[in-house]
Amino acid sequence: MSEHDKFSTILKHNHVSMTKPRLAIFRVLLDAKEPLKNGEIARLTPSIDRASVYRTLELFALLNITNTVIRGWTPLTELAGPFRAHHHHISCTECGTTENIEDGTLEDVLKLVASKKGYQLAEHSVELTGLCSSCKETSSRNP
Amino acid sequence: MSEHDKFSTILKHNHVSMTKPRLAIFRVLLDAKEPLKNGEIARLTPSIDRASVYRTLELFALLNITNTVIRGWTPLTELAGPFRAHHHHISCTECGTTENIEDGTLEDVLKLVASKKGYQLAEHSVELTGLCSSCKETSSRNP
DNA sequence: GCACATATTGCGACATTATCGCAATTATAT
DNA sequence: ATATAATTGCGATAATGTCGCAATATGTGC
Repeated sequence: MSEHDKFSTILKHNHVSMTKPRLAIFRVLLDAKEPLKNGEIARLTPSIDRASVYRTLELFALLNITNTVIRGWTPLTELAGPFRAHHHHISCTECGTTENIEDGTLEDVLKLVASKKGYQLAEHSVELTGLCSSCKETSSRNP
Repeated sequence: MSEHDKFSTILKHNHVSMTKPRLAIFRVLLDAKEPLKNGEIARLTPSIDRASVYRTLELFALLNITNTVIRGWTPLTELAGPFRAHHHHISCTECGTTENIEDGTLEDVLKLVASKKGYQLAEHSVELTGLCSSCKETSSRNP
């Protein structure tokens, strides 16, 4: 089942129609390798009115088509789980480098934590910050 | 060591000065039981110029005095780890209820994951969404 | 394929949030 | 107490997000 089909299935299932603007915005998200700021998404779809872009983004979030991640200071939007391999981030407090985390254990723990609270896990966002190894060395040399 | 002292220590350590506005904003964050929108913080400190509030919040984020969490759609700011018991959130995709998660295992796993990547963990944010138990029942009754 | 009921869009106006340069002020170190 | 450098407030402006409503596109039943 293609990403596109998953998308249209979700819309149909929720009784909302598949329109050109929605598809265009979905495509932008699909093409993006990185999470995007809402403003950037609007800029990448100049033919679509800003108000519609925001309404669409709000809808996508509601339907769990997208989820929002924090990178440092700004909130970013990316396609959610079913549409892309989900990975988490860790960034260095010193140099700002950001790396992906792929860790099956982590996913399992999250599922467990959710079910302990009686929840059936849908989405999850994990953002870590810390001192990366090279900065750790540097700072121990120049204390 | 009081919260206030921790705060001034961090500032001193980073060669930035302790000023009235910064202290006021810190106090607002300290009093807040819940994470706040940046705009609310500005509203709670009317004597301080908006621009300064934003500059301060940016500084706080940079120094890891605060961290940013996503609640649904909006980014919220709260004091970071050293200043308050850190807890994570899980919210229901259906009814929007948000609960705190306190789970020692989770913290341990995060520390482990970070160190696997060579990082020394500083801050972490975990936001989960899922179907809560009562909504699960409701939806299975009305499919 | 057509017409209809309804969801969705675009538009324009507006509210809120965020950023910038610069002069005035305030904090720290001496 | 004074000098120096950091920080603030101010004013202007950009960017972001929201609202109501008329125009338009969408999915459904015929």
